[in-house]
Amino acid sequence: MKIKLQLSQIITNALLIANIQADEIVISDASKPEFGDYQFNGMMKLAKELKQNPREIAVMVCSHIDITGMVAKVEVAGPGFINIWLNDAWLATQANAILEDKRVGVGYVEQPQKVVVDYSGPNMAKQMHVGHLRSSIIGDTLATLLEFLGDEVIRQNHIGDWGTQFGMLIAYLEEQNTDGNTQELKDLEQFYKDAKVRFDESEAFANKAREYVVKIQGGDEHCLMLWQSFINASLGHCEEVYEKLNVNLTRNDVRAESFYNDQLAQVIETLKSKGISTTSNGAECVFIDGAEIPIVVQKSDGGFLYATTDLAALNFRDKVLNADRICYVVDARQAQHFKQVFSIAKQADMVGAEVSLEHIGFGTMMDKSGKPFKTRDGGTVKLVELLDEAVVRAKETIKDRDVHSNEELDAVAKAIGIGAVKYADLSISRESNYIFSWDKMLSFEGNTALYMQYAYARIQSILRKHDAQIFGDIVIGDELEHRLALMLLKFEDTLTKAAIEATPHTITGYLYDLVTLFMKFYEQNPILKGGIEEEVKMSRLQLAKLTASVIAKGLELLGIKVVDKI
RNA sequence: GCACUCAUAGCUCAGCUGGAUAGAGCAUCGGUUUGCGGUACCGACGGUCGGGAGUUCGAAUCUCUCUGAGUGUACCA
Repeated sequence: MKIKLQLSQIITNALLIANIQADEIVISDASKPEFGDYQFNGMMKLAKELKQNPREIAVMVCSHIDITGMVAKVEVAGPGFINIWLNDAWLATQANAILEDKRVGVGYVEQPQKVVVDYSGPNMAKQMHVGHLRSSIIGDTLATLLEFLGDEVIRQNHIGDWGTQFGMLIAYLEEQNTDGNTQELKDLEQFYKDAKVRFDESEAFANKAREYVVKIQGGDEHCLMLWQSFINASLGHCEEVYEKLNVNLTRNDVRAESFYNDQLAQVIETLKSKGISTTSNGAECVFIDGAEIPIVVQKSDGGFLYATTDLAALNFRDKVLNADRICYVVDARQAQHFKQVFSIAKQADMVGAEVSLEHIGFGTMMDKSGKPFKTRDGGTVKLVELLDEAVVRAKETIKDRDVHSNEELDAVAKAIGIGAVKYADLSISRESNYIFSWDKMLSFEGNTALYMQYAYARIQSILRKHDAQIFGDIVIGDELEHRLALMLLKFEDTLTKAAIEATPHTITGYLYDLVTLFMKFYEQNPILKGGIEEEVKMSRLQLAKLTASVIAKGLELLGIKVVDKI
């Protein structure tokens, strides 16, 4: 339900009748319940342009607003705010219409786009660590959300599978004589360290490693085979993490760095021929505007850099994938890099002018003391271990709550533990750094996954207890029911905002408001207690059921599961 | 040095394409016909929105400046 769009049309019509021209009508949520459901604040600005008294023309415009359907009443307040109340019957009708809808009333975008979402991007030489967490889950949520709203999404996992360290790794792999799936590769971090030790202690090994780098780049079959088996094994580890995290990335989404190898020379050619790059100190560089420091696209030894690969990828995404929008879900510290690369790509026409290039940056994960998140001895925290710990901790918090079989307990702990980690991350505005806290994320209180999951389970419990068919319509009987029905219908507007701005925390904030409101409603409006009229009871059951559906759908978009019992 | 980001309640955070008396959660204190799942709900306390100046009917939000913190700064990704 696109409520704001409909309201802006209603206001536009009123302005037309009043013979006032306005380009964009922005409807806001009312800042307080006393001010109605929505408000239109644009009259002051319009009045200024018309050089008229804002209150007077607001009153005049109000008299033209259609109050026969959606809108129940309007009111002019303060210097010229127009406050809008929606009609109870209209809300009830809309809510009833989506009771059986799998999309809980969410429509599709009017103009679907082809969107590339580049996220996760682990390095194949290393085990996935907490640094990959945010990219993976924010990116996955964005991809899922856009897809749900009707865009065509192309996921791209730009894995780091190329570079000098791979010579060392495959030389070591060969020496260990593993096929890439054995114990030796279980812990990539350790494998890398061992290889490094070997590299430092043996001159012969070091030479071989260097030789192998040249050989892979030259297309040597033996070395490429070793490299491929290493990449496969490493990717296998990533897939385990994706599985645990409930992140939808498959091998089909992998478009590795190495994929662009044969396009890099062309990138340089293009830049040269268009006069965008110049040679400086032996390296091929692009000087942007007044910046003193250039972007090096080709080293003096002929090698390419990550800016070159990113340009090739941008070119590919525009010219081959035909993307309308390209989103890079990458650490905020790379803002400058993307700004430069985007600018070069547009200038060189590697990406059409109309394509939207967006760096979806995010902040760093911190520990309690506000320093980057590390293990006690200062190492990086492995993602697998973090997720396993989350499940163990989740189990601890719920084990005495309800009767569960061991299997149920495991499933519930998994849903709650993983959900807690993801929700904690997604609920913070993505550009700021965030402080990681087990206690906070696994709390039943506040804006946490568990609070949402608990609310869902509570509603399921009510429905189980009712244990009969629910028939009849939602009828709005009081202020709380009015607000709850409206909140449920606001789901689409919320998702739209989150999709445009690429802000998952918009969704968590909404879910939290919804659940808080439901708890209030539930506290004040008994559902199954004695003495409730059948019609009222059914209406409240429907509201409860619909609330559960929206919670479940919202969490599903975030890649978080719900459970019937906690 | 230059560039970018951030600064909101004791703590963790919303709000930022200018709108009405700046909102939550935690913590603290108090309350709720023994409760349809009370790990809930209600209330109280708590703010010079880092300082200062400007733009205007109106600024946490836009501009400038200062302070403090962080990040990035040509052949790593």
